[in-house]
This record gives sequence, C-alpha cells and structure tokens, in this order.
Amino acid sequence: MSAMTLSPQTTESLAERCETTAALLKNLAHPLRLQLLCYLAAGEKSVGDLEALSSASQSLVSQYLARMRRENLVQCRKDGKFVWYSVADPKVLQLIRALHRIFCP
Amino acid sequence: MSAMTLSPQTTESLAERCETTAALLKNLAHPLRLQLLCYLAAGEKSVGDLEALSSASQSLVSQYLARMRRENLVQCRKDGKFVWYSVADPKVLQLIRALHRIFCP
DNA sequence: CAAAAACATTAACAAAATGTAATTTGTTCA
DNA sequence: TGAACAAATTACATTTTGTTAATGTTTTTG
Repeated sequence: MSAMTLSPQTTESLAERCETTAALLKNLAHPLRLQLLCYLAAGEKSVGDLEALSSASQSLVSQYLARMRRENLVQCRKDGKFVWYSVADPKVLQLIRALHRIFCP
Repeated sequence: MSAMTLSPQTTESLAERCETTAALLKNLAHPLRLQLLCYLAAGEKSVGDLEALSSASQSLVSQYLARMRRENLVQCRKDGKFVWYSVADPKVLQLIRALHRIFCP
C-alpha cells in the first residue's frame, strides 16, 4: 500500500473546525447550561431533578434543555409524566470529563 | 494521620465552579478567538502573524487579544514594533489540547 | 371529569456580544 | 523629521443572548 491520500471532505481547515467547535462550546459557556451538563454527565435526570439540583426556574431549565436537544448535545426519553434527559453526544461527555480534570482538582 | 478535613474555602460548590469555568469558556466559544488560541498554543505569535494566519481584520484580532489579555488567558511581550502573544494560563493550554484530542481526529 | 403535576412554548425586553470604520499611539528607518 | 509600519483604541449600528412572566400541553390521579 502506498501513502494514503485524504479525500477533500476529510481535510477540514482549522478555521472550519474552530467554527463547529466554537458553536458547540457556546452551549457550555453558560453557568447553568454547564451545570446541567455536569449533572447529566453523571447519569440520566428528569427536568424536575435538574430544577432541584440547580435551583433554577422550571422555565429556564426547560428552555436550555430544549436548546441543547436541538443542537444534539442531549437527548430525552418520555416516561409518563416525566421526561428523562441524558447526554447524547459522546464528544460532549469527553469534554465534560476533560473540564472536570482541569478545573475541579 | 487521620482523615483530612477540607477548609471551607476549598469546598467550592459545583455552581460556583461552573460560574468561573463558563466565564473562561466564553472566550473559547467564538470561532476567531478559538482559532487565535489554537495558533498561540503552538507557540508565541505576533499580532500580524495571527492576522495573516486567521485572515481576520487587524482591529478584530487586536480587540480579541486585548480581551483575552484582560481575562488572563494570554500574555504579551513587546519587542520594538512587534508585540508577541502567548498563552498565559496553563489550564487554557490543557483545555486547547483536550479540544484537539476530542475534535480534531 | 376536574384538579394537579411535569414539562414545553411563547412573547417581550434589557443587557451583552459582534463587527466595521476611523482614529490614535508607538516604533523604526531613510 | 517624516513616512511607513505595527498595534491599540474608540465609537457605533446591528445582532444575539439572557431572563422573566404568562400560557399551553400532556399525563396522572382523586
């Protein structure tokens, strides 16, 4: 086998990768949203759980979960009255863990 | 030695840590600022270097560098006509490297 | 069925972030 | 000195974000 040639699609510029990565980081760059993701990284939680854990209003928690759902950071599963949220993107999980290592010594 | 007791100052709540971490993340959560930090993570650069590498305007590059300097993410050193920037916070360096591992495969 | 519980959605508005253009400051060098 | 270069600062219009409050939807339960 000779040297591999990368197809054009796979060679993304730094600028492009920064574009998409920064878009993802915007979700984490907010005290409450980061907190929600930290809790979710530890396991599935209902909206009420997150509301109680973060002591934020129902509306805010629900809005931010909806936003992160739209952007595929989290996913949800309905069970009767309750909606259970969890981290959907494995990269987000890795990132939360990296943040923990760096900033929570 | 018996079990260690953490002094009150060291026991920061998750909410507090998310507050400060999210504030730092806001700097990275922007395409150009993230790009600038990526270049700086590879070594000291002048403003002109960063301008050319990122193909952004002089004004924007300088403004964002000033902002990240104010928030102690980067530092600078003057040498004649030139100003050389580098990453000041070791945690930022760790974070940039973690992002690279996760998002630039 | 009606009330309560759990969650989602919408509207509205202040506050903050963005980007551009113009100006300014400081330095080198002919 | 003054022209040219490197970088910083200012001012401002525009857009985005953050938050609250009010209302809507769905499911359970008495």
